[in-house]
Amino acid sequence: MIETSHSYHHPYKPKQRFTHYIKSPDTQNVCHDIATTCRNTEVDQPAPTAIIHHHHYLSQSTANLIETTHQHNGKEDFGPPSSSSSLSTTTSAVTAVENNIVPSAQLHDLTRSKSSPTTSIKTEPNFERKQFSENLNNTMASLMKTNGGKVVGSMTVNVPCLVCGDEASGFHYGVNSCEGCKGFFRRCITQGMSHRCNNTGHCEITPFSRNSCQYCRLKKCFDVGMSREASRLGRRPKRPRSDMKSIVKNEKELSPQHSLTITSSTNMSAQVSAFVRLQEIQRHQQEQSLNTNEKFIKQHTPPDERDKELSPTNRIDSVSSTTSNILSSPYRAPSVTIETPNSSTSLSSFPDCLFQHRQPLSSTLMPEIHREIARKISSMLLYQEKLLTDIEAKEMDHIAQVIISAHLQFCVCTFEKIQMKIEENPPIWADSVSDDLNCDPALVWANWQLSFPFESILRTFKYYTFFQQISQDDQICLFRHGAFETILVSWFTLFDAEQKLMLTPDFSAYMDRDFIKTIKTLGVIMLEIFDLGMKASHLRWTDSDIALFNALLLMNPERSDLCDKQIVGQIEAKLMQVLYRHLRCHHPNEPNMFLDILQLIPSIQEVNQIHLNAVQYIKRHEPQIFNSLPDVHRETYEGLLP
Amino acid sequence: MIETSHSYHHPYKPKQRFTHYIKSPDTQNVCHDIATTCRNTEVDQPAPTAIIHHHHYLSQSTANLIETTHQHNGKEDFGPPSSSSSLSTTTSAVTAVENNIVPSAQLHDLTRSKSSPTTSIKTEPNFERKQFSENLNNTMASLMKTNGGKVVGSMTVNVPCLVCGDEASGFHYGVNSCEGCKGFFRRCITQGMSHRCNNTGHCEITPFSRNSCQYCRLKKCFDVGMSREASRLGRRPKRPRSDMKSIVKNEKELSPQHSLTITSSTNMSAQVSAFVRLQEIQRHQQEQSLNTNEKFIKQHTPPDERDKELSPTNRIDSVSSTTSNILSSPYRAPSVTIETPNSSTSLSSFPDCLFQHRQPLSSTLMPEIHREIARKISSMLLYQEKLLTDIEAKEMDHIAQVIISAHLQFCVCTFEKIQMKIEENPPIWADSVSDDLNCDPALVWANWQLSFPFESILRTFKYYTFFQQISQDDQICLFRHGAFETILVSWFTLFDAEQKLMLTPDFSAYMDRDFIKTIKTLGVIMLEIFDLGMKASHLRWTDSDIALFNALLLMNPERSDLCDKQIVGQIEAKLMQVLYRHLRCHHPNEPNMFLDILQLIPSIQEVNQIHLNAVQYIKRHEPQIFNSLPDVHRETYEGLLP
DNA sequence: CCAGGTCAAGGTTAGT
DNA sequence: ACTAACCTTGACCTGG
Ligand SMILES: [Zn+2]
Ligand SMILES: [Zn+2]
Ligand SMILES: [Zn+2]
Ligand SMILES: [Zn+2]
Repeated sequence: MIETSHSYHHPYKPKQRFTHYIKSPDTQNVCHDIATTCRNTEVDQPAPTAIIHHHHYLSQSTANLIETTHQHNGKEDFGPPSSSSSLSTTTSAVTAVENNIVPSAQLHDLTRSKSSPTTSIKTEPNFERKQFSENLNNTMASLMKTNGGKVVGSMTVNVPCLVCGDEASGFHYGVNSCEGCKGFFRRCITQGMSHRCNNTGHCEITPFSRNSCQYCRLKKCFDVGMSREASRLGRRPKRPRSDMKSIVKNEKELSPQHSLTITSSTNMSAQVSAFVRLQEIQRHQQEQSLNTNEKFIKQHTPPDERDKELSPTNRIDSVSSTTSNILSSPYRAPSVTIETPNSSTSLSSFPDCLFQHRQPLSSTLMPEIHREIARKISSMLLYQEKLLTDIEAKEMDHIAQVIISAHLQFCVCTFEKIQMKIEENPPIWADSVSDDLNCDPALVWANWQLSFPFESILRTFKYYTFFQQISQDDQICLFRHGAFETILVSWFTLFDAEQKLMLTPDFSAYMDRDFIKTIKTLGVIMLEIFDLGMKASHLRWTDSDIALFNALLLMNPERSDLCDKQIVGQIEAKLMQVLYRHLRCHHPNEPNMFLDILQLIPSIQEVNQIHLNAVQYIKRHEPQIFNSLPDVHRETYEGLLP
Repeated sequence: MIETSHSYHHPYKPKQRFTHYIKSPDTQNVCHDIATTCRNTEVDQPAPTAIIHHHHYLSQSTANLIETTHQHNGKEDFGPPSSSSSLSTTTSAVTAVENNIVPSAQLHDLTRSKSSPTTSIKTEPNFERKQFSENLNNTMASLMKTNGGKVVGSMTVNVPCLVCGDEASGFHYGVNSCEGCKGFFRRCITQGMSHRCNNTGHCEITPFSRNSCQYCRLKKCFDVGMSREASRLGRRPKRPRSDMKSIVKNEKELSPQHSLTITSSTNMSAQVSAFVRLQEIQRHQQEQSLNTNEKFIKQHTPPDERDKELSPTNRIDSVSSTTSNILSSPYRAPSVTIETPNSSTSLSSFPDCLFQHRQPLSSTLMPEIHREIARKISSMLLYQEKLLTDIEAKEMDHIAQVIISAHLQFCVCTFEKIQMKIEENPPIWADSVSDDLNCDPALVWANWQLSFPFESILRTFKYYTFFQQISQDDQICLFRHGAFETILVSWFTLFDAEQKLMLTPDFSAYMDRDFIKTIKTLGVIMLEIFDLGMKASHLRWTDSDIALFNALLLMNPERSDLCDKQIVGQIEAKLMQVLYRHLRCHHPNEPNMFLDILQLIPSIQEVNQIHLNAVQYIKRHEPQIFNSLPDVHRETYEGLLP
C-alpha cells in the first residue's frame, strides 16, 4: 500500500467533439479566423458557433447547458419526473440546471448548425465520422435531424455519471458512471491504494474537481453504490445501493447475503477492508472474552524508561509498553488509565472518517505568503517597531517576561528539560508498535487523552496578567479552545528537522514518519501532528519563542462564544507586537521568522479541529469512555461540543 | 516567452531496464521478484542481459537498429539503404548507429533471450501484438524473424527516442520519444518559451547533450514530427511523418510532390500551420504592396470619440479606428504613429510564443494570505498605528498629500477625469476588432507602446520629495522598473467588477473578457491586464489609494541594479505606513484592504515581466521597430534588457 | 454490453 | 528554474 498523500490535478477536458482539436495555439488561431469570418456573416446567420469555438469550456455555461440537456433527455425523455429518484444522489447543482432545458435547446441547435462549417478544418471529417458512428450510432443521427423535437435515441449518450456528473459511458460496477470514474474505481479496488482528504472529507465531486481529492471521489463511488460485485454477474440491483454507509452504520440490518458478498470479495476496497479489519478485531476481542482492560495492565514491557516523569498516579502508572506511552504530552500530566467500559459494542463504527482516512491538513500546500509581500510586511513592521517609545518597549518586555517564565516553569517539553532527560536516558529508536496501541481505538484514544496536562496549561495561563483582565467566562472559553493548540505548539521542541524525527513526548524514543503511520489508531492524527511539527521545525525555536507564540494563540478574538472579542483582540495585537519584538531581538538574522510563525497558525487550528472532531465522535458514540475522562478534560471539551 | 538565457546541464543518468515495467506499486513488487529471479539465474547463463538491463544505453545501437529498420520497412520494405534520403533530416547520430548493426546483433539476441521471462507480466503480449500488427505489417514480422530468430519480444522495449536516441518510453506527440523529450516538448508547447542556440543551430542531440541546447532540441523535436495533435488517438501514422523542418525552413526546396504531401496531410503540426498562416499574411501584405504604414493612416473611422484627449500630436493624431486605440494609456501621452520600417521581412518569426501561448499568470490562483493570518497582521498594524506620535503622523500625512496631488495632476485615468469624459462621450460597446489591430503584430505592438505616457509618469515621480533624496542612477533604475507597473495600476480605474468590463484607456468603449480574447496580437497581454484589473477591481479604489500604491510600487528595494537598496527599503517601509494609514482613514470598514492590495503585487510584477519579455523580443527581432520608439521609451527599456 | 487492459497526456516531484 | 522519472487519468479497445 503506497501512501499517496497528494492528489493529482488533472484538469477536466470535456470531450467536446471539436474542441478536441482546438488544442494547439495554432489551430486555435485557425478557429479564430473562422470565428471572425463567422462574425462577419453574422448578419446572415445569427451568431452561430463562434461561441463554441471560442470558449470551449470557457463558455462553460453554454457547454453545461448543452450537457444538461443531454442528461435530461437521456433520463426522462417524455417520461414523468419520477425517474428523479434515481438521480437523488446527484448534486443539487445538476437538478437545478435541469430547469434550464428550454432555453438551452436553442443553443443546442446553434451548436450543431455550426459544426458543419467547421469541417473546413482539414482534420475534421474523419474524426467526426468516427466519433459519431462510434458513440452515437444512428440514433444520434436521427436526433440530429429532428433535434428540436428530441428523439428517444439520445439515451445512450446522456446519462450522467452518478459520481461526478460527467456523461456516463455505461453501467459500471453497479452504477451509471463515466469512463473516468469507472477506471478510477477499478484502479482503487484492484491496486488497493489509500487516499487522504486534504479538506474535511466532503469535497464536491465534479468533472472539474474529481481529480483533486481521490479520497472523496472514492467515497462518493461507494456512496452511490459502486462495488465490484454490483454489476458483474448480478445485473443491476433492484434496490439501488447496498453501500458501505449502511453497512458501517448498522450492521444488524445487513442480510447475511450482503455481508457474505463483501467478505468474499477478492479485491476489497480500502474502506471495506478497513471495516472488515475492524470487525475482525472486534470479533477477536469478543472471543477472547477477556476484558480489554487487562491488556493495558499486562505488560510485555522492557523495563525501559517509562515513568521517568514525576507523576502521582491515580490507578496505574504506565499505560503500556515503550511505544504505548509514546503519546504522552508536555506539561505535567497525571497518568491515569481508563478502566475499560464495554466499548466493544461500537467498535466497528469507530470513526473511520476521523482516524483512518482523514488527512494531513497540516501538510497541505498551505499557500505561503508571497515572498515579496512577506518582505514588505516585515519591513513595515520593522519600521513601526522602531517608532516605539521607550515606555511602550518596556511594557512589551515585561509582558514577554511573564509569559516566558510561566512557560519555563510549567511546561515539561522545554528544550532545557528535554536535553536533561535525554542525557539521563538516551532515547531508543521506535521501530515496532506495541499491540496495545493497535487495539480498541477508543481506549487507546482515551489513554492518550489522559496524558494531556490541561491543569498545568490552565495554571500557566492564569499566570498571564492580561489573561486575568478578561472575564471568567471568556477565560474559560479561551482556555477550552486554546488548550490543545498549546499542547501542539509545546511539542514543537520534539522535532528534528534534519533527521526528520520526532521524539516521543516522554522522550523515550525517536519516531520517523513511517513509524507513525504504522500506529493504527492514533496514526492518522499523529501524522497530522508530525507533519505540523516538521513544518514548524524548520524554524529555530527557542523556549521563549514557543511561550510567546502560545500566548498569542490563546488570545484569539475569533473563538466562538467569546463575549468581549474586542479586548481579546487588543491583547492579541499587543502580543503580536511582543512576539515580533522578541523575535527581532533574539533572531536578528531571521527577518521573516515572525511571518513564518504566523503562517503555522492555520495548520495548528486545523489539527486542533481534527482533534476536536475526534473528541466529539467519542462523546457521541463512546459516552462511557468520554465520561471516564478526568473532570478537567470533560470540562474542557464539554463547552466545545455542540 | 520565458527567456532562458542559460542552458541546463543535467547529467544523463541512464535508467534501469526494469523500471519500464514498474507501473503500479503493486506490479513493482512483482517485477522486482521477477527481476530477482532472473538475476539469480544469471549464474547459469553467464551474465547475459544484465548488461543490457543495467545500461541499456550501452545497447542503444540495438534499439536504434530496430527503429531504423522499422522506418525503412514502412517506406521501402526490403529496399536498399537509399532510403536514407527519406531520413535525411534525422541526425547523423542515427545513421552513425546504423553502422553498428553487426555487433549489436549479438546484444539483440541476448536481450530477447532475457525478455521471455518478462512476458509473464500480463500487459506485455497485447501490447506487442498491437504494435506489430498495426505498424509493422507482416513484412516487418518476417524481417524480425530473420533478424533474431524469435519474433516479438524485446522489441517493445528498445525503441529509441527519435529526438535524442535515448530509449523511448512510448509514442508521444506523434513520435517515439523518451520521457525527457516528451516532457521537454510538452513544456515548450504549453509554456511557450523562447530559446536560443549558442552555436550554429545544429547541435547534436544525444541523451548526454540534449540539455545543452534547448533551441536545437526543440528544433529536433519538430524535425522528427512532434506536434501536439499529431498522435492524438495514439495511433502512429502509417508512414513515418515527413519532416517538417525543410518546410518550415525553406519551402522553395520542397518538391511540389512534397508540399502536396504535406498540405494534404491530415495532421498538420501546430507549428507548420502557424508558419503557413504567417507566410500567407506576409504574402498578402507584399501583394498589396502598400506600405503597411498606410494601413494606419487610412481610416475607416466612424468619427466617434477619438482624440478627445488633449494631445499634441507628432505625426498622426489617432492611430486607427475605434478599437485601435483601445489600448492607449493613462497619463498624457503624445500620440505618434510609428512609420513602418519594413518589418515584414521578419514577420514570420514574430513571437507567437510571446503573444499567443502565454498563459495568464495573473489569473493563476495566487495563494491568498490565510484569513486568519491576515486578520492578525491587520490587527497588529492597527495597534502599531495607534502608537504613532503626532509628529510621525503629520509626516505621513504630508507625504501622502504630495503623492496624491501629483497623481491627480498628471494621471489621465483618475476616476474624476474618467467620469467627466464618459459623460461627455458615452463609451460604446466594443464588439469587433478593427483589422488594424490584427495585422502586423510588431506594428500593433509599437503603436500600443506609443500610448504609454512615460514622461508624465517620470514627472510624477519627480514630484515626490523622497524620490529626490536618492541618487540619480537609482532614480532612473526605479523609474525603469516601475513605469509599466504604474501604468498597470493606473488602469485599475477602468474596471468594473460587477459587470466585468474594462473601459478602454481612451474611455471610448467597454470591453469584456471575450472581446479582449479576440484581439489577436495584444489579446494575450491584454488578457493578463484584464485579469489583473478584475482582481483589483474587487477593492474599492479611490484615486488617492492608487496614487499611494503607485508610489509604494516604485520604491522597491528589490529592483536589480539598485545601488542603495537600504534607503529605498526605508522609504518603502514608510510608504507602506503611509498607505496603511491612508486606508485606515478612508476605508475604515475595510480592515483587510491593505493586505488585499499588497497581495496584488506579485501579479502586477508578473504582468510587468511579461511586458518586458515582449519588449526584449521586439528589440532583438524587430530592431527597426524598437529603434523607432520615442527616446523616452527606448531609454526606459534599454536599461532593463540584458 | 461491460470488466478490464492499453497507453498517451499530463501532473508531480526529487534532483540538479 | 529546468529536467525527467514516476505516477494517475481516462478515451479507447478487446474479449467474454
Ligand atoms: Zn464520473
Ligand atoms: Zn476530499
Ligand atoms: Zn529523447
Ligand atoms: Zn544548438
